[in-house]
Amino acid sequence: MRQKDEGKAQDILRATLDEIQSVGLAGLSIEAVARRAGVATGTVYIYFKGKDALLDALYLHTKQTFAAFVVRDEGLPVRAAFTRLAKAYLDYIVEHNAEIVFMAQMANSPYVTEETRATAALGARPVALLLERGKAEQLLKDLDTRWMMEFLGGTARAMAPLAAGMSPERYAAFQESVATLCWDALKA
Amino acid sequence: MRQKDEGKAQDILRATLDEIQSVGLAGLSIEAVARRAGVATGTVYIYFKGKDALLDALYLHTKQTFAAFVVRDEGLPVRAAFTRLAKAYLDYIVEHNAEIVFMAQMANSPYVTEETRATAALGARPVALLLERGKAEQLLKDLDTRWMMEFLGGTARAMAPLAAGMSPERYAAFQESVATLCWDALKA
Amino acid sequence: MRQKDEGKAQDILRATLDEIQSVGLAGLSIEAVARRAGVATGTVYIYFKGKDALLDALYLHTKQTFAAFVVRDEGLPVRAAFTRLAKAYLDYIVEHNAEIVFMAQMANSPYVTEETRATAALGARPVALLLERGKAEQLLKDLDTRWMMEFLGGTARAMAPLAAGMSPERYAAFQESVATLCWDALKA
Amino acid sequence: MRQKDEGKAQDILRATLDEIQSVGLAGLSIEAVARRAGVATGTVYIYFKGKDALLDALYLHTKQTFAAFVVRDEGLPVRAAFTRLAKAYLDYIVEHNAEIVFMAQMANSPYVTEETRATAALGARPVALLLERGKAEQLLKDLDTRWMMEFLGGTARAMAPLAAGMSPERYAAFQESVATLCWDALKA
DNA sequence: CATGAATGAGTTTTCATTCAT
DNA sequence: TATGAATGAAAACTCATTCAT
Repeated sequence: MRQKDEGKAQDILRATLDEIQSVGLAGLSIEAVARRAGVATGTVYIYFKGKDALLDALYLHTKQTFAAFVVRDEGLPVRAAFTRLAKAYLDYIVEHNAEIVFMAQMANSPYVTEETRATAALGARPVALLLERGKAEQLLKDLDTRWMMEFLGGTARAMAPLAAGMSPERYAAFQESVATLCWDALKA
Repeated sequence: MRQKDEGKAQDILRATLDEIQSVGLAGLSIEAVARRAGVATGTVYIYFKGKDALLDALYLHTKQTFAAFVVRDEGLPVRAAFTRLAKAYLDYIVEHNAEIVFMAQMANSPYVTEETRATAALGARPVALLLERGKAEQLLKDLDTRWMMEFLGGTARAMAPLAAGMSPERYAAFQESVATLCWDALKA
Repeated sequence: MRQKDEGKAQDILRATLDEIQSVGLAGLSIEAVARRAGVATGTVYIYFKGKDALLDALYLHTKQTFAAFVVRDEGLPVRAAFTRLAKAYLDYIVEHNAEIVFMAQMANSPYVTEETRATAALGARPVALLLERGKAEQLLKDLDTRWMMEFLGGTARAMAPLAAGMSPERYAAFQESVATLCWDALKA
Repeated sequence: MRQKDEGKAQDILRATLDEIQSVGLAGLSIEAVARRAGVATGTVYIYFKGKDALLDALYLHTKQTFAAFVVRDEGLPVRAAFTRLAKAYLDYIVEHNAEIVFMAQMANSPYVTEETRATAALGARPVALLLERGKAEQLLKDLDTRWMMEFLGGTARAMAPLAAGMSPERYAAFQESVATLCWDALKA
């Protein structure tokens, strides 16, 4: 027998993501996902219990991949870590448009279970810690932490579409502007 | 369409909005919309050509209502107009959660026609003009205007959920913080 | 088929029986059978050509086991042999509920081949002979033999559920009642 | 609009019954039912929530129709009522083969809800009352009532197939034999 | 032989849309 | 116009069977 191949689950998740980007969450069909992933319809159901479970799993996976991409605790001083974080945010968002579109569509969908939402939230801990360090050092405004995190995510999401097609140089400058803008907004 | 009861078209639009908030765009069914609006399924088709047309119309309607709510050209100086604008954004988003969810879901959906997208964009002109005035007066950073608009919208959207359940006093303070934060971010 | 482990074929037949009792013939799936038998899905196909063949084999097996259980030609006089038979019927049915359920479900299903039906019928010969002996000796009513056999089977099947949970003593009395009842019904 | 037509629900129930008779419960498909009933697939779902609900409803309907057919309280003396009942049983079973096959298949299926089973059981009350009257008048053996009812049903079911193709005269005689047989079995 | 992942045809079920009333 | 039953195409999901290991 073929051993249950974790790579195949990945293929299916990837295909789901791409399919959503091209037809939207509302237009998503399992058959199209299977075709794109190069497997039979039934195979999707071997790896995921159903459409809901597939989307839930994809959400979690995406959130976690995102967290792994963005967070890197290098013991930098607050300002430097903050800038690094803001740039990483932007990098991710620019390079992973499909994921961003997906997360936006899912954010208010009833597909995501509470459990997944909770687990996904854990990935953001390091960001919260950084912000709290900044507040403790009186470098940042004394605002609610969740607050500031939403602000960073929202800003990055809002900015990313504008980076489309920029040359590397312009992009570097853009990235710098956004990081500064975020810092200016939150600094004490 | 719509000969008789203009209110009925409104009911259907409203019901669509509420339904999307509770089941998501992907879970939307015309029958559920009709039930929620208190009309028969077929009646929806008297007022709107089909599902796509309904969503397209709702998108346009929502965008325009939003623009009307937020924009008010009172000839204020830049800083005051900016603060007014930021607060109005927040007010709208807090009071119109269903609309926000809807717009987020539609943003990357193939439901909206190009024409509607273009028409909807017109509503944002006054905001662009304000920002350009700010740049001309060297009060604001010299950044791309579309850019800054995305930033304002993204920030407001990010902040709004945090206002849930606040007392009027706390909300006023919160609103002030957000307005300041936006200004700080964009000021020269 | 079956080279190696004859016991495995038995396990599969048994598992099929139990599965049908719990989910019905219509709800039967090979995967569930395999799981219950403790083998892999594919293994079922090593011992049986397919689902139909499995059910057909099970039907034959069940009928034959039943016949072997019930029939014992000990040269008893008619009345005694009759009573023994009636009691054995009841014993079988009470102890083999799953088999009874299965036979009932199969009776009007298109799963059983004509050949199997014919072979299965042979097992009932001794019962027919006993009844004919009774008629020849004018102890029993002169009714059609197939008739009387259906009557005995139907009665036993109808009575069996009532024996559930009886104490050994009550069960012995019950058995006696049923045997008498059958005899009274058929006696000349 | 077409008014929801109770006749259509009847058509669907009838079609289900016929379909089961020809392909068995395990081979039943909603599409085939719809085709046989002369409606679209989706229409079945207007009248019945799903396959399970359809079968459950059919079971109840069949049981109740059966009870209405068989039971007729005419204040006859026990023996006469008993004979009438036995003959009616047989008539029903002979004329409603599809229903009998269906009830046999359903008896041990997990399709029938407990509620339906309970409701269906009510239809048999009059039969129980007759038997109890017979016991009170010492005409019948003092056996458990449920017991005797199972016996009558089981016997009739067992006998009915034998009546297939009989001439009216032979059938009348057959009916008489069965009634006598039942009475002999249960009489004190 | 044994396994169980993979297949894809077939089934159930949903739902946008139509249409008789 | 308004209704909601009816339609049927499309989607979700199941499962008998195959086959690489």
